[in-house]
Amino acid sequence: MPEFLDLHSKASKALRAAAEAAVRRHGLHLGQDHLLAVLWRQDGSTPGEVAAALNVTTPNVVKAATRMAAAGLLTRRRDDRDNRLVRLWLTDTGRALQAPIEEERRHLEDQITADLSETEREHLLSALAKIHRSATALLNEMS
Amino acid sequence: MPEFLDLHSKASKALRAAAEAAVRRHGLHLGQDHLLAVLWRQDGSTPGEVAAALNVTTPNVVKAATRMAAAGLLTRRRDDRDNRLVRLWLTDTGRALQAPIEEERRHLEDQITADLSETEREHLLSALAKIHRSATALLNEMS
DNA sequence: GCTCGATCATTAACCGGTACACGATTTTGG
DNA sequence: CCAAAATCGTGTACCGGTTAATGATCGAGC
Repeated sequence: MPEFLDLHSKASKALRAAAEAAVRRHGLHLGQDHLLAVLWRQDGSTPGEVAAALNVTTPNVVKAATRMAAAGLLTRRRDDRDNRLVRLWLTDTGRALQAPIEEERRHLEDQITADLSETEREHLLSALAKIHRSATALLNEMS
Repeated sequence: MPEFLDLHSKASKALRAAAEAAVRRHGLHLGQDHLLAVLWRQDGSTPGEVAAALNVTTPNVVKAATRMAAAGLLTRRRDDRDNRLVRLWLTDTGRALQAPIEEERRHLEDQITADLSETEREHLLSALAKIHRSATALLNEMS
């Protein structure tokens, strides 16, 4: 039971639960806010583009988009020029969530990092970045 | 898109993928190694005990146990004295995985934290612990 | 102009996680 | 002793994630 992996797993779980609760207050499920964030930045993105932006697989985006379309957050429309493509367009409901969700996310980050000094926070970010690089490199050299 | 949440999310995903690949080399799925770890420490634990030890819900353990029983890693047996209880017992196969899996996990932690100095590592652990506490406190005061 | 390969979304099947409802058993209180 | 409450495992249904297979469409080359 290595120290870091164990602690990271626990922290991750708690963080995930907190994020879930925060976003659910606005009728969303975890991860849907990320998908919306892509559309807020570029409305009319395709599932493939969204998947690439979020580092998830395309089927995952398709499934989420289906649920979110049913929830009235976005609509699907095929591209006129290239009929293979599907474009996801925000509804007014989906667009209206941007401000509250972004505020909620900022608030969550503030609460989560409240116990950290500024230098602690910087060190944490830099260490996390190194972890991220190592893990990504590990994945690449395996595949 | 707050800095820490975003970075943590990315690092988490990469770490998860790396752990998945590491454990899959031994025929396991992600999370099953944690369940096994509980049984390595205390064979014959009940699903509820395992769930409490792993901070997951009981149905989750039940489902995982069903798959792992099918995979020949453990067996189910009802408790003789209290017939409500079910106890999970390791098979030889499940027991034999302890050394290789623990080694794999140590190796993964070493690779992941290779770029960190000793003080960086300590600071990371302490910061992660604070994050964990904050997130847990946040969850409690919400529920 | 037509075929063959590349590209894209979708579906199905699986795993880990959750909440909720259900049923069986044990324990407690009267 | 017996009814009511607490405990425990399980089933169902959902969400996020994956891989692999399918099907439609577009583009390049002959």
